Amino acid sequence: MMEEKLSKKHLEQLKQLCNEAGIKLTHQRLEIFCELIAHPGHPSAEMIHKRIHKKLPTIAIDTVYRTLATFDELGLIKKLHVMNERTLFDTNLDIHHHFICTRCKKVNDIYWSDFDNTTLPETIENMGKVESRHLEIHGICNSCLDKT
Amino acid sequence: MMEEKLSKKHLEQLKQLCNEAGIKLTHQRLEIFCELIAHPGHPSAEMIHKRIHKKLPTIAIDTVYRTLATFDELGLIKKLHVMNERTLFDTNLDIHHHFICTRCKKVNDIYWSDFDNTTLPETIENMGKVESRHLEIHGICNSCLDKT
DNA sequence: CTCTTTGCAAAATGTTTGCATTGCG
DNA sequence: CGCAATGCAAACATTTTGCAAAGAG
Repeated sequence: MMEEKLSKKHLEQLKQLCNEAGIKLTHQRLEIFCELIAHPGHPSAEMIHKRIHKKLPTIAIDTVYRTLATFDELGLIKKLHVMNERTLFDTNLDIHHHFICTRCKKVNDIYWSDFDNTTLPETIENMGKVESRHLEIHGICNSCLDKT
Repeated sequence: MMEEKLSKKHLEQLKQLCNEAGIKLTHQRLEIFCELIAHPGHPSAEMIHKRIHKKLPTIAIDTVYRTLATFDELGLIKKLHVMNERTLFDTNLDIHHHFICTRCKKVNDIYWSDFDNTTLPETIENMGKVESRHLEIHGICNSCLDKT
C-alpha cells in the first residue's frame, strides 16, 4: 500500500469533522488522524502511539486510546476484536471481512459481495434481529507460505 | 439445554483421555471436566471458577486457566475470542458459527452447513492456505427483543 | 519416590479512570 | 477566559509466571 502524503486537505477534513461533532481540534487528534490516513489497515493503539512518538514525544498512550474511541464514535474508524490479540482499529469502513493468518497474525481485508448479498437461512433470521455479519477466514497467508 | 447428570462414565472418559495424553488425572481437572459437561456453552474461566467453588473452595483461578488451556490442547474445548469480551471456551466442537447479541452479549450457536460447504471465491483462496472459516452474526437476540 | 500439578503471590498485559494542568475556541 | 482535552499516575481486569509444597502414578 502506497504511503499517502499528508496535506492541508486532511487538516481541513478533520477541522470540519471536529466542528460538526462539537469537539476540539487538538494537535494530538490531528497527528493520530494523519497517522491513520498515512498507514491505514488494522493498527493497535500501541502501534499508533509508537509511530507518532517522533512527532509528539510527550503523547500518552491513554490519549491514543481516548482519541481512537472518539474517532470510533465519530464513525471514522471501527473497533475490531480479533482472536487472542489486543484490540485493533479498522480504518476500512466498507463492508468487508478478514483473512487472519494463524502464523503471523496479520489481518487482511476480504471482499465478498455475493456473500454479503446472500439472504441468511430462516433458522438464523429467527434467532433475532440481525444487524451485521462478519466472516473470519483463518489460514496461513501467502507471505508466510513463501517463508516455508 | 437440559442439565446432564454426571456419572462414572465421565470419570472413565477423562481417565482415558489423561492416560492417552500422558497427564495426571487430578481432582481439579475432573471437576472442571464435569462442569464443562454439566454446563456446556461458552463459559469463561471466571465462570467455571465460580461454579466449582462450592465443590473445590481452594481452587485457584490460574489452575482453571491452566486446565482450560490443557483441555484446549487436547481438543476437548476450543478457545473462543469474541468482541470486547473476555476469552470464552467453546464446548461445542462441531463446525458452527455464532450469533452474538449486541445487547446482552450472549453467544448462541448457529449451524449453516450450506455455507460450510460453499467453495470460497478464488480471490479469497488465493490469499493463502485456508484452514477454517467462522461467521459471526451480530444482532439483537429474541430474548432481548422480548424485553423491549 | 519422582515428576507433574497445584496454590499462592506477584508480574505482565492491555485498557481505563481521577485529577490537576494545559490549551483550543 | 471557560470548558474540553491532555499527561501523569494509579487503578483496573484478565491472564500468565516463578516457585515451594502437595499429590498422582
